[in-house]
Amino acid sequence: MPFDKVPQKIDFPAGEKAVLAFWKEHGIFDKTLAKNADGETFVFFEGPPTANGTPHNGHVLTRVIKDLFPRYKTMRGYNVPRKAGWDTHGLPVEVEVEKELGIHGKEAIQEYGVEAFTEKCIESVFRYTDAWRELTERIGFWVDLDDAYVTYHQSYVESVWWALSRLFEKGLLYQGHKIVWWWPQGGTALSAGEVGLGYKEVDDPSIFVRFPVIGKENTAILAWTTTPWTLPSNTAVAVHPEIAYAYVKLGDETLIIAADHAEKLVPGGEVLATVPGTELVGLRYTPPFNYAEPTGGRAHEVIAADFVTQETGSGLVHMAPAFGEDDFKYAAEHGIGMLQLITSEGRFDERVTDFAGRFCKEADRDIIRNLKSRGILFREESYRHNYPFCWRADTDPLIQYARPAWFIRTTEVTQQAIANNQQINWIPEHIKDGRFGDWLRNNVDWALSRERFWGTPLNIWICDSCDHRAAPSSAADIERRNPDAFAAFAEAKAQNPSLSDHLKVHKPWIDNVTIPCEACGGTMHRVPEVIDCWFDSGCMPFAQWGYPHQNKEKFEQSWPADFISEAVDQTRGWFYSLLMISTLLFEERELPHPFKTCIVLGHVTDKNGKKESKSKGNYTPPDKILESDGADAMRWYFYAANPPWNNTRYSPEAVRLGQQEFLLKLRNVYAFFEIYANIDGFWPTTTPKRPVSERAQLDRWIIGELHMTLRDVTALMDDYRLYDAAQRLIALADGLSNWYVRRSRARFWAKEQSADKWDAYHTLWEVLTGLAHIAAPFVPFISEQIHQNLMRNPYPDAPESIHLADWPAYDEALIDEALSLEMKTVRDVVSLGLQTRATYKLKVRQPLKMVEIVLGHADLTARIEPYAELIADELNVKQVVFTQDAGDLVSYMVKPNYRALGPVFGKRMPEVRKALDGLAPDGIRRELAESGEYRLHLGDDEVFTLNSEHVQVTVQAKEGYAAAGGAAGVVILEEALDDALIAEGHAREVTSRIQALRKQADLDYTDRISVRIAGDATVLAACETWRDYIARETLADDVTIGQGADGAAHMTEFKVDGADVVAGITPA
RNA sequence: GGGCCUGUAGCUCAGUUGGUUAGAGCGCACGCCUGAUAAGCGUGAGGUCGGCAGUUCAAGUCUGCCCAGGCCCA
Repeated sequence: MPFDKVPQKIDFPAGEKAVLAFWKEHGIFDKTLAKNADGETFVFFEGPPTANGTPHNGHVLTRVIKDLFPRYKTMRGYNVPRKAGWDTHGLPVEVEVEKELGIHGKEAIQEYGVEAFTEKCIESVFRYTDAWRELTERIGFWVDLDDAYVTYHQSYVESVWWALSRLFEKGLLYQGHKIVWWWPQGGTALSAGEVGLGYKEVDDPSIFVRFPVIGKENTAILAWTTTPWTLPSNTAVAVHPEIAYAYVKLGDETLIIAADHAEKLVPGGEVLATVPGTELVGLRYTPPFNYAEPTGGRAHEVIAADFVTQETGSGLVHMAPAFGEDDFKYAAEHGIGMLQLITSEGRFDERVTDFAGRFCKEADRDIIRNLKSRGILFREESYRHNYPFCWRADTDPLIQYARPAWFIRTTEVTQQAIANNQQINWIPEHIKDGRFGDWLRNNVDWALSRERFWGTPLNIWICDSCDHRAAPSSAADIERRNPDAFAAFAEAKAQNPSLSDHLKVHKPWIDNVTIPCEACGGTMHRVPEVIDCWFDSGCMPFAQWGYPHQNKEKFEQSWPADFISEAVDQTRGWFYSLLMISTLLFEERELPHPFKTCIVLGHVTDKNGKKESKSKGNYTPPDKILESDGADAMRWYFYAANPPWNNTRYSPEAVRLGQQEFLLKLRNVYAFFEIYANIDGFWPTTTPKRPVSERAQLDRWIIGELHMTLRDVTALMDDYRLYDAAQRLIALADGLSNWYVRRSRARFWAKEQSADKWDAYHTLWEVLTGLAHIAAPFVPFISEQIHQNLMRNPYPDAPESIHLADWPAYDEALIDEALSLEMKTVRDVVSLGLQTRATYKLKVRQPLKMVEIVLGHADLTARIEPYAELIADELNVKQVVFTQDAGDLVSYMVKPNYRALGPVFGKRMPEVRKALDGLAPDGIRRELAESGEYRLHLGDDEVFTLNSEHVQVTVQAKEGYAAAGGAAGVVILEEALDDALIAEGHAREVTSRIQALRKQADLDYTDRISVRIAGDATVLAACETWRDYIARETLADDVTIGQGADGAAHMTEFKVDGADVVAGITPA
C-alpha cells in the first residue's frame, strides 16, 4: 500500500488546483466552521472591499493576512465565522458610472434620472465581483462570500439609520458649514482624488490691497490675495504670530507689512518700527468692500494664524472664511464671522450690486480696476501656481466653497475614543500613539453629509412649517409615523417587479417619503443629503447583522472583533470609523471595542519601492503569479519576505526566491521521502517503530527541532508575530533538508532493513507530517497535499483535511536544548572542515586519515565527542581527535566580554582593555581552565578576579596547516595520504561516475545492472579492492574489471588522478 | 508645510535592555557534493549601518538637526 507518487515535474499551481477541487467537493471550509461551532468564538471582521475595480497585489496581501489567523485559530479549536462584505456606496462608484454614461455633474445626473442612475451604480459595484471571487478562492482565502453583507441592502441601511438615530437623540448631529472643492458649473463637490486629477499651472493675479487701520491716521495694512473675487467677502486678516512686521512710511501714508518684504514691496520707504505679529492681533480695519455684514461672529480685525508664510505675498493674508479651508478654520477658532456673496453657481449674488450675476473668477479684472480707481490697490503682480480645474471639464475652475453640512459632534467623545484606543493591540505598536493616536488627539467633528446620490440617505426629516426634526431608525419606524410612506414605491414595484427592494431606502424613492410632524401636524421632508460612506463601513460590526432590528444574539456573539487587518491607509478610514462609531454608540461596554487587535499592513510596491499603478504598468497582476508559481508561493512571500507592516517590494522574481527558501525545500524532502519509503515499503502503521528516546541522535535532534519550532510558532502566532513565525518555519525546513536528510541518506540507502533505517523513516514521516500541520495556515495547499498523501493514506481515520486537524501540542519531553546546541556546534565544526578541504583542494571524495578538532569552548568537548562518527562521515576522514593542546597548530586570543565587564569597570574599561591586551592569552586560558578564574592586576595594587564570563578565550588556526578556525573552534586536517586512502578515493570516484551514468541512462532507482570497468591499472587495482563497495552502491549484480567496457549499454570515459578510465553499465 | 514609517553588502532583509570583530538569503566568482538532480554544500569578493553633531568607558542601537523614499493630512 504505497504512498502516492509525487510528480517529478514541479508544478505548484497544478497541485493547488487539485487541492481546491478537493476542498470544494468535500465542503472542507464548511466543515471547519461546523467542527468548532460550539467552541469559543474568535471574532474576525472583514473590512469590506469596494468591488468596482479588479483586485490587485495589495488586496492579495490583505487577504492572505486575514486568512492566516482564522485558519490558525480554527486549528486551535476556535469557532471562527468569516462573513464577507462589500462596500457599495460612495463617490468613486458615482464617478465610475458618470464616466461610463459620459455625463457629469448634479444636473446631468438629474436629467438622466436618479433612479436609473442608482441602478447603474448597483450594476457597477458588482461588475467585478466574479474577479474578486475567483481571486479569493484561488489564494485560499476562506471567507463566506455567499453570506456577505452589502452596504446598500435595506437591512444594512436600517442599521446605519439606527446608529444615526441614536446620535440624533443624543444631540450629537448638527448642521454647520464645510469647505469643499466646488465645481460651480456642475453644482457639485469633488473628492480629493478628483481634485488631484485636475491641477493645471495658471497665472492668477497677486494683489496687495490697503486695508486702512481704524484709529491710526493714514495707516493701512497691506493685505495680500490671489483671489480678488473673494475680497467682497473679507472678514479678517491673518498674520503669523512670530513673524516680524514693519510700519513703513512712504510719503503721507504708513503701511504695515512683513519686515523682510519692506524693501522689496515698498522701495524707498522708511521703517518706523518693527513689531512681532502678535502685536498686530486685534487691530481693526475698514474692509475694501461693504456690500453686506458678516454673520456669525466679529469681523474685520487682525487674527493670528500659523499657516501664514513670508515666502509669498506681504505676510498679511486676506481672509474670506466662506472660500478657504484655512480661512474657515481659523475664523471659527477666533470667533470671526463669515460672508458668502457667491452663489452655488459661482456668481456674485444680488447684494454685490457692482458685480451681481458675474462669474466669480471672471470678475477679477473688474474688481482690481475698481480697487485701483478707489486708490485702495497698492500693487498688482501675476502669480504662477497650480490650481485645480474640473477633471471632466478642464476649463472650469474649481473654487473652495462653504456648503451647509451635517456633522457628528465626535469631539464630545474624544477622551473616550482615546481611552478606547489605548486598550487596542496595534501591530505595529507605534500606530497606537503615532499615526492613529495623533489623529484622535486632533479629532475634529465628523463632516457626515455628502451632496450626492448614491449613498445611505441621511435619515433626518424636517418639518416644513415648524422646523421640528426627527430621525426615524428604520423603514418600520417611518411606516409607524406614516403608514402610506412607501406606497409610491410599492406601486412602482407592482409595475416593475424587477425593481430591487433595497432601493426603497435609497434616493430617489426615499426623498418622496414624508411623515407628519409630531409637533405641529405639518409635513416633514427628508434632508437631501446622503452620508459619508466611511460611516457605512464603520457600522459593519452591527449593520452586517441588521442589528438591532434583527439578529441581536448574533451581534452579541460576534462583538467585539478579536482581530482585524487592513493597510495603513485605513487609519483615518475604516479603523477610525469603526472605533469612533463604537465609542459613540456603545459607551457602557468594556474597552476596547469594536476590535481588540489590528494588524496595520504596509503597501505593496514595485521592486523599486514605487507605488504600483495601472498607468505605469509597473506590476505583475496577481493571476500571472498564481498561474506560474501558485498561491502558496504568493502567500509565503507576503508572510516571510518582510514584516508585513513595512512596505513590501513585490516582483515575480522575489516570489520565486521566497519559494526556493521554503516551499521548494519542503517539497524536495517530501518527494525524497516518497521515493525511498515506497522503495523500502515503509508504512507508518506496520513498519516496526521504536520510541524516540531509543532512536539515533540525529532523529532525536530533528524531532526536538520540530517541537521547538512548534512551541515557538505557537507563541509567536498567539502574539500575531507572523513574520517571526515564518522565519522559524524556514529554519526548520532548512535543518530538515540540509542536515537531517543529508546526514541520513546512507541510512535510507542501507541495504539491510535495520531498526535504525526504520527509525529514520518514522522520524522523517513524523517531522514531515508535523511540519505540514504547522505550515498549514501559511501554505494551505502543499500542507494539504502532504497530509492527504502521508497521513490520510496510512490513517484513513485521520482528519479529512489538514485544516480540520487540531493544532499539535508540542511535547516538552521531546525537546532537548542541549542536543540542539551540540548539533549546532557539530554543524559549525563540519562547516570548518569543509572550508579547510576547499581551501587546500582536498576533495571530499578523497578519504583522509584524521581530523583534529580544537573546540572554542573546551567544556563542550565531552559533549561533542559522541558525534565523532557523524563528523568523520561528513568530512570523509578515518579518525576524529578532539584536543585542547594542539601545540603549534593553533594560537589563542583573549576577547573581553564587554557586556559582563561593563557593569564592573564602567569608565575604567580602556584600562582593562589595555591590561588584557598586554597579557599572554595562553596564560589566561590555562589559569581559567585550571582554577576557573584569573586575577587581573590594574595599576599598582588593584586586583580583580575575572571568570570565564568576563573574558572569552578563542582559538585560531596558525598559518601553514590545512586548518580553518571560527567561532566553534579550529579544525585541522591531516593532509598525508597513503596508498589505501588513495585507492578508496579512486573507488569512490568510479562509483560516482557509474551513479551519474545510471541517472543519465534514466534507470529506475532500483534497477539492477552489470558493470564493466577498464583503463588505468592503479585505478583498476583500487576497484578490485573495493569491488563489493562498488557493487553495493551501484546496485551491480556483477562487476567486471579490466576486461574492457565494450558491449555495455551505456559507457562513460573519464579521468581519475589524470589517468584514463572507462566504465560501462548494462541493465540486468 | 505637518504627522507617522522606512533608510544596514549589488538586491531583499535580520540585528536582543547600548557591549566594541554587524549577520542571512539571493546575485556574482571559484570550488565541491550528488540516485532529492530545474535541487544541495562550501569559500571568496562586497559595508564610512543615509549624513552631521551630541550623550557614553562603549552607538547600527539613545538624543538633536539635516537628506532621501513611502503613507496620511494640509
